Amino acid sequence: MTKITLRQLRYVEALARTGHFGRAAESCAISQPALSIQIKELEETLGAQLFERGAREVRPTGLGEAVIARAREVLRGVDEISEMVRAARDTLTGRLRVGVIPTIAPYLLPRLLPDLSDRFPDLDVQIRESVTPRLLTELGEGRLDTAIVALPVSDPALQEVAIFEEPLVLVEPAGATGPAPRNPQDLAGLRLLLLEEGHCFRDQALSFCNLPGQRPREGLEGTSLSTLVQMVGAGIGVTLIPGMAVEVETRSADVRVSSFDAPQPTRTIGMVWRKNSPLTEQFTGLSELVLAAAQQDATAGDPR
Amino acid sequence: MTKITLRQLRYVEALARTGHFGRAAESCAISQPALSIQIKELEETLGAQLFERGAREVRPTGLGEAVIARAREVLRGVDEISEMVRAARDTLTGRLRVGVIPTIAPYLLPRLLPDLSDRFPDLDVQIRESVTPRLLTELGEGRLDTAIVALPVSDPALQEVAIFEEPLVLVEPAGATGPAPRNPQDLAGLRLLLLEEGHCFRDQALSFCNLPGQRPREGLEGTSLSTLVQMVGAGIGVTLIPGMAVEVETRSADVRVSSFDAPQPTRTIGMVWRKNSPLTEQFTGLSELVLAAAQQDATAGDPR
DNA sequence: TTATTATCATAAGAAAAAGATATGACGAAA
DNA sequence: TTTCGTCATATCTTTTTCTTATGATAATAA
Repeated sequence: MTKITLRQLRYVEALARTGHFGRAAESCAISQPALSIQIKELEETLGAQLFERGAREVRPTGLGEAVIARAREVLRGVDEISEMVRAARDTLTGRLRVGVIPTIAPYLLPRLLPDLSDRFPDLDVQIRESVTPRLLTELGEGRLDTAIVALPVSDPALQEVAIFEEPLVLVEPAGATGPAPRNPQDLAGLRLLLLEEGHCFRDQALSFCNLPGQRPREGLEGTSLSTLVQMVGAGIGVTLIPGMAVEVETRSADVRVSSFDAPQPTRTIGMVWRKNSPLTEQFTGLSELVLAAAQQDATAGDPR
Repeated sequence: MTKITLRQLRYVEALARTGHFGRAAESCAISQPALSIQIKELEETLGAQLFERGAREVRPTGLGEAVIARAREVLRGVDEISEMVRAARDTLTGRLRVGVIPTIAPYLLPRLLPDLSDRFPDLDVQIRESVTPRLLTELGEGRLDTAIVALPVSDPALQEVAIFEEPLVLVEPAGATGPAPRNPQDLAGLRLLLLEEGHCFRDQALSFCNLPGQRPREGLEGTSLSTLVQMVGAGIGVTLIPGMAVEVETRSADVRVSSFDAPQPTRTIGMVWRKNSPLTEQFTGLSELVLAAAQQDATAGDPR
């Protein structure tokens, strides 16, 4: 038993519409015999006659009417596939699963998400907030489409683009005496508060402090930047936070914020996605949106 | 721009289901390159990538997911066409438009219709009651599927089957004096009531009476057999009615019914449909149902 | 690292499907 | 009856689809 083809359904539709083999063929831009044969073949595969051929006119049978109605639905469905794709081709549509690390998410997303739904109204953005290794795993497994993280990630299967350089700034208790520290060496002897293990920002902060070789005193750990800043406000120690976090986190805390002398410590914020993702172009566009969102915050940093 | 084919959608579905070109091809009983090419061609005609090819796995893109969902709907629709046809092939389904002449309809249909909906539960029977010429016109125009009429109709485009022979019986006022008429000659001098022009039964009655050459007295005309019998009951004259009508029409009228000597006058009841109708087989079966319904009435007549 | 394996893409020729032109059959209209 | 309109059939050509063989690439194993 041969299979029904869309071509046959298109011809059936034309024949139903025109009621005339010749004109139906013309409307399909083929010869009349070609159409006759396709109709006949469909009737044979179905095992039932769809049209009653009179000398004067061609009429669908009762069953034919039902088939034609169905065929029209099917053809419309196929057209909709084309339309759907055309509509979605250059714009992001459907579901976009974005991973963001915790030291970026609370500061970037409030600015990014409105822009995003403004630019792509039909986009259903799903945010996954987690530490870099987990995000990369999920990205690799296809459970995320892209992620906003600190670079580099150095995964050969992933494409990464840098978006901007974000400075690390120092947070001290408001009542700190003396001049603000201007470089890593000045941190010696201060109690440095860090995020707990797993956060890349912890490593970045540590690596800045470790630069001159002197290890900071064993610090307390916090689960979020917010917690760290609150701890600083309570006079427990000092901490480093990324520029973007300053505005939000120091608003309600009694702390002093200061930046370092050049070479300023920074981290590189960027986006990653699977190299074989077909959305490369859209992701690149998306990264510009991220930059724009970041730059709404003057303290965020400089584009790369 | 080439056109989307069902084949492509079937392959897309298989690829989505298996997540593997090789296994998808196997499930479609083709080679892997054949499937690869069809997928590629669909992606090209759509102008968008539907699957992300990893070395390890094949994943639908976001857009691909949407297309696959649609494709499944389309394929299901096509399957439903097959199922629909298969279900309808040997049984009558959908709408059946039946024409019946007025001198049959009121007596046959009350018996036929229950049998019919019993036998074909999904059949939507539409009855058109009219005189033979109009029924034949509508049949020719495709506005009726079949008609139950008195034969012959002698239309070369129509197929006719005789179902049964129905006797014509005489209806006299109940108080009629003397013996009942036994043959056409006995009708001479009686006032014969006839249906109005257009009814074939009028012509049949007339032709019976005319046989011996003597013309019946100019009779009054009635619009229905029911009217005629009532008129007879009122003593206005006599009339002929078909056997099937006896039970219904003489129940509430004060009349005497008698049949004629052999050769009894009869009319042939049969079915007609367009010769090129694909439902010939079903109509033949239907004619048996008509016969069965007619025979429930003992006075109806004999099968042909 | 290097070899191996798994997997998808590409190429070239073979098979199948679809199309065109020419022609036949048949009923309707003249 | 002849002619015309219409759909079916036949034959050949073109296009599409398929298969087999082979190449490229990345993950896995040695």
